Amino acid sequence: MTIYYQGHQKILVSVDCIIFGFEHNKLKVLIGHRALDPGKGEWSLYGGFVRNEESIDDAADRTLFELTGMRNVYMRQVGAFGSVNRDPGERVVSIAYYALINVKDYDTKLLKEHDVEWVDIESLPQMFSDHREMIAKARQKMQEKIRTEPISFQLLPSLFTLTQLQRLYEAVNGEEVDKRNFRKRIKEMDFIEKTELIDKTSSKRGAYLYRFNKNAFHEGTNFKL
Amino acid sequence: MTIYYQGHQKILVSVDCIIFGFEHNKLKVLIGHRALDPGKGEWSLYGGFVRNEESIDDAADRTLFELTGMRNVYMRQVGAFGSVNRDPGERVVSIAYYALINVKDYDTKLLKEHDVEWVDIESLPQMFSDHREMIAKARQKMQEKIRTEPISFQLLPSLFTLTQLQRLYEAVNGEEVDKRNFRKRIKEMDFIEKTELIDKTSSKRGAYLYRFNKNAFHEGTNFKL
DNA sequence: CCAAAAGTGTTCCGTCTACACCCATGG
DNA sequence: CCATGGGTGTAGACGGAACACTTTTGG
Repeated sequence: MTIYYQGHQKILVSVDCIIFGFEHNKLKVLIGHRALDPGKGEWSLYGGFVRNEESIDDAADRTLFELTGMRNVYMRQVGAFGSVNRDPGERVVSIAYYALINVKDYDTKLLKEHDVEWVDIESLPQMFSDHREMIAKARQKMQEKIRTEPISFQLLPSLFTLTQLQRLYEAVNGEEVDKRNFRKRIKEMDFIEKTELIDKTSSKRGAYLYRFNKNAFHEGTNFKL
Repeated sequence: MTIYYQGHQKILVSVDCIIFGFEHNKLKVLIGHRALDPGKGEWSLYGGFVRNEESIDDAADRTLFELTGMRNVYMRQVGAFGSVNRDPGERVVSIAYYALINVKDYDTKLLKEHDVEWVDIESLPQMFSDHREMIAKARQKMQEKIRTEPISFQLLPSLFTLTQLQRLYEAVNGEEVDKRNFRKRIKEMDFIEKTELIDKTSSKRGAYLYRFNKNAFHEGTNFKL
């Protein structure tokens, strides 16, 4: 079987996860400290090596599961990073993935257990290897995606207020938007449904809670924000 | 050195090149026949394995050079493809890159020498492994890019007519555009310069030749087509 | 002289943007 | 009773889309 490609060098292949969350009106990334030398203790993405019997997508899912205990999370590939010396330990080609999760779904015990923290994407520390580049590229891809596909709901609770949704867009795109114009656009999307429930945690008056109805959203529905 | 990551499986990593060209008003891809079993003779992208001492980008440049003899070609990563059984010979993770070249710069002798052909992207044959998916994704990425960055000139001779440029956009985007609206937009871009030269190969009257002045194009110039 | 491609402006419509005031309530 | 966030509509600017005729010249 392996005779076909004899003589070629094999390389360690890893996946690194850029896990986005939204909290206190800020876009955050879940990062921790590297457990191994070289670079032990440096800020780092959570990653893992790709095994022979799993696809790279499966490796990313498995790695995310190890860290968060979550499955069926929205994940997309960012790209492959393959400078020769990107990892000082050994040649490693790494494939970056970004994931969107609802911060509230993440068990706080796990934060300490894995020594990871939610860090504001606007104030990232220095990081191991090319991990900051990975985050920058992941953010850029996510920004493009969020303008044309309804992925924002992955970052919010299933019930959310319009202000929350607006703050999320503002955090992702890095600029404020007009409240009335924003709500006008939302109103035209019938897959964002107003409920009769009211959230009073963030104001005295209370704000209606909305939900995303993914059945009402048909692929091909046009979506622009 | 290698002690750090002991016990993890190494994998063959390859690059595959999607080489785009533009000819007879059609967007084309340069593909050939696979030289090795398994799959010998099937239509296939041109690729190569990544060596330990080169980055993945360098591997892609080298592979393109082997096939075309060209350097400094516009190339961008498409992404990593890593299903377990994507290659029936052995586990291979492949990173796809697309390249844009001017068909006229490609030596026709090399076509036969490497047994490759320019094939219309609208009528691709069945291909080895996931190569059609790679092409589809590459095309999609290239489409997005060509709308916001002046990369179309990579596919044309250094002097070109506005009709040629328009046909290129139409081929890439798969839909016709209005001639006057197109030319109006071009006129506003002062980095697309009209010369006094006239091309008479495609009409009796003759059409002015234009050139792309990359010095006049500053990063951050807004560009929309 | 005619077929075939080159070249050229204006109008209309829809979309995006800017903008300010009243409402409900808890403390 | 007031501070705080929630909720609502309109007018003007701008950009994109539709649209038809004249010019040149080789054969």
